[in-house]
Amino acid sequence: MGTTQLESVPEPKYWHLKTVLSEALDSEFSVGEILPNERDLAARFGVARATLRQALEQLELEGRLQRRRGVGTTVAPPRVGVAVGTERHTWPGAASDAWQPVDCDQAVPPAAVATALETGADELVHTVRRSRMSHGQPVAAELLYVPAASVPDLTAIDAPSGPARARAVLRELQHLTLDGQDRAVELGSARADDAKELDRLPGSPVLVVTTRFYAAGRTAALSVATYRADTCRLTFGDSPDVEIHHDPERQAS
Amino acid sequence: MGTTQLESVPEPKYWHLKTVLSEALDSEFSVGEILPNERDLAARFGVARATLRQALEQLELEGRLQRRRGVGTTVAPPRVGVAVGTERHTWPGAASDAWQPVDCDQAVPPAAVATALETGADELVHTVRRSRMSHGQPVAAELLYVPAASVPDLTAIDAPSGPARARAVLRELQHLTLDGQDRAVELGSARADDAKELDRLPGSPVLVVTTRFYAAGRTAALSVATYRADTCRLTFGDSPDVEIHHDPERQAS
DNA sequence: TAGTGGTCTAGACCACGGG
DNA sequence: CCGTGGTCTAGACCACTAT
Repeated sequence: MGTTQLESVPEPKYWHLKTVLSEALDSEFSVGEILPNERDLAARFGVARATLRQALEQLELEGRLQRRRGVGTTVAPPRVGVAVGTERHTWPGAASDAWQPVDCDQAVPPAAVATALETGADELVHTVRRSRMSHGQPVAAELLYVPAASVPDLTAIDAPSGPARARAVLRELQHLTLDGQDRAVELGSARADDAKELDRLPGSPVLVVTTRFYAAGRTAALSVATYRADTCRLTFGDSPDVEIHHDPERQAS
Repeated sequence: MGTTQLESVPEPKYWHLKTVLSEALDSEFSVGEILPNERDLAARFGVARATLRQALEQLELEGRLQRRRGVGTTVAPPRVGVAVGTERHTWPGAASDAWQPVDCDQAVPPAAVATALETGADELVHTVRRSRMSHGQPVAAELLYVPAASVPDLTAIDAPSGPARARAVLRELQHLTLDGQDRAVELGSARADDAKELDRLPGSPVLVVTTRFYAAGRTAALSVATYRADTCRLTFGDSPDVEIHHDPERQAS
């Protein structure tokens, strides 16, 4: 009568494992430290390796761990705050703070992008690749789609592709008056090319930030930015470096 | 010499499977349709069930599929746009559009929350639970932490807990002048209680939106909102219903 | 070459939902 | 009750990294 449902709802092993590991990370490990390998850990906890991996995967998803093939599993630093929403109403490349042009060419965008840009399904648009670094690590890869109509004065003075071309397209964009923009954030998994640039495996969880730039009543450009979900916390306010989650209760001893 | 690296970089089976399934979803299935069960699908593709599941998991992560134990796997509708950033500079519960108060009590918040609120580590704060629906489905669960100092005029006129109490706390909040707010979005996994409220399993991927509300030079309230990552696209602009990703190239036939 | 994490298999049993 | 997805096992081999 007083047993309070003991074990009547047994939680999965990997869930319990995750809790135990999480507490161990807080108390017994420091950032950057290497954990024992998966086979040893599994043996130590008396579970199959697949079960242990399920726990590790969740902890990696939450940004607590970092795993690299051929290297090992390390304790991840706290997620880095990445400002996304501060500079409202500015064109990409304006006060070119965070993004670095990588490449540019003309290509037929995915159908969904063509719809948003109101271009024809087979119409070429300028496709600018940019990348974003933070603390020396790549945190995001971006594809910026710019219809030819948005940069009418763009001439062939530069190479038809390459970083110089990318800068030229961005420069031309500034000539338009930006009427507004809106953003959406959703979960995705990294495509092969993005994964390579982000130094992750294909399929890794990413936060996809889609931004539409409006000018002259049209969508003048569309940016699809892919952020590493394991290491990034996207910030939209003005204080980018406030830590909220997973404070390991560090006593001010 | 002309073989173009054929199969020299064999992609994982689950990755290829995911591609095949994804194309099949676009062409041969419609929203809500039930897929064959995992054992049949695995047999049909000649792989182990675990491998098939790896592909299904990714597709679910991307919002293409919905899986429910005891029921089956169905084709998910496109992600619903959920407005998060429209009402800037308003207190929660103001034009109570989307959120519905569920419960309220006083509790000691997690250490990280206490730090942000600048309350003592053992200090009680009002903890309001709210939930958010969209299209008849729960899409988010929120915990709103309000220090006693932010609602000084709150009296015991209402019950010490319950929805009525929640509304009272929200009502008192409106009396403060809101100086500003900032937001952060990151990936997380659902805690047991949130998972229950969101009708998902514990550990499901969620988008965690943390909002700080500033008043009188302090953080007057802190909201931690947990959105279903599989079904939600968080929108920050003014046009919440633009679809960008995964348009199955629907011909306007 | 040795050791790591990543992929894959072929089973088994469990928890849940609906008839 | 049965069928579903969820968990778990004990192996095997592969891809990658550092030495």
